[in-house]
Amino acid sequence: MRIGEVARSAGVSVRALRYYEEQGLLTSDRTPGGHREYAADAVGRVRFYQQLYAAGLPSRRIAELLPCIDTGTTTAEQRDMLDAERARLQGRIAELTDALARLDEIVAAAEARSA
Amino acid sequence: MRIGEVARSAGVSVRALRYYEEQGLLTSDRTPGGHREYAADAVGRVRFYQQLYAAGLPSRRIAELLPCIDTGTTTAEQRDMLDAERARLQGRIAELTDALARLDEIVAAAEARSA
DNA sequence: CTTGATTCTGACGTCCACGTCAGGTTCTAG
DNA sequence: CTAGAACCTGACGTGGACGTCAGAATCAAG
Repeated sequence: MRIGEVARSAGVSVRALRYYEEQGLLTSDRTPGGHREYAADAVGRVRFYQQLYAAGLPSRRIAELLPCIDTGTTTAEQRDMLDAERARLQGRIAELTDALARLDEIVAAAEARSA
Repeated sequence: MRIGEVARSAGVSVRALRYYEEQGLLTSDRTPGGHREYAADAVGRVRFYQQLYAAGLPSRRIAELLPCIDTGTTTAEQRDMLDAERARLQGRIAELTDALARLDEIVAAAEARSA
């Protein structure tokens, strides 16, 4: 697959894909002319990265987790990091849920007035 | 309350409070000498803003919502925005929950290998 | 072989919530 | 009255994930 197709399939920009490669998150072969050629799993990987970005993980952390994602083996340090990220994520979900509740209060109050 | 006390109570920096004022999110009186003097509800407001920031709302949007938060009245446009933000938040919570599940998969796989 | 679409490599620009430094003023305790 | 803490206003710096533009090369179709 070429970069444009991967971008469209994954719903990101071409620039983003080049950026991921810069950060060591995505690899590609090259055509004789130098154009990138992606393996079939590229789209899935990119979608996964987008999830992790949305979860607040920076590229650097994702890169650190890559080996254990790909090989399934982890060092104690990586397991600690995974646990920490898990905890952080759960915290964020709680925060968002709380924020949602407060927005709901506002909506409810507004509807009460307009009704 | 003076700015340092508000900052400590709310768990943010002094700089952040000045920034919120710059963005029209927070008001303050001034002492004759020009120092800021905050009302009692400032801490609560700041905590709320932090929640909304954590939820991904930029200052500009918060500022747009301020009138309906404060007065309880909303225009149709504001209600639409509130609904949109609500939906966005729910979407994000779903994303994070999903990302958490994927991290869990990795942790589980790693533990299986090490066990 | 030509044309138009796609891709390439730099490299600077952007947005946002502040951090940080400079240089000066105000407040408060003793 | 004085020292030190706290505060003031600019204004530039920061980090992250790209956007965007320039100028050139490659690719796929006819």
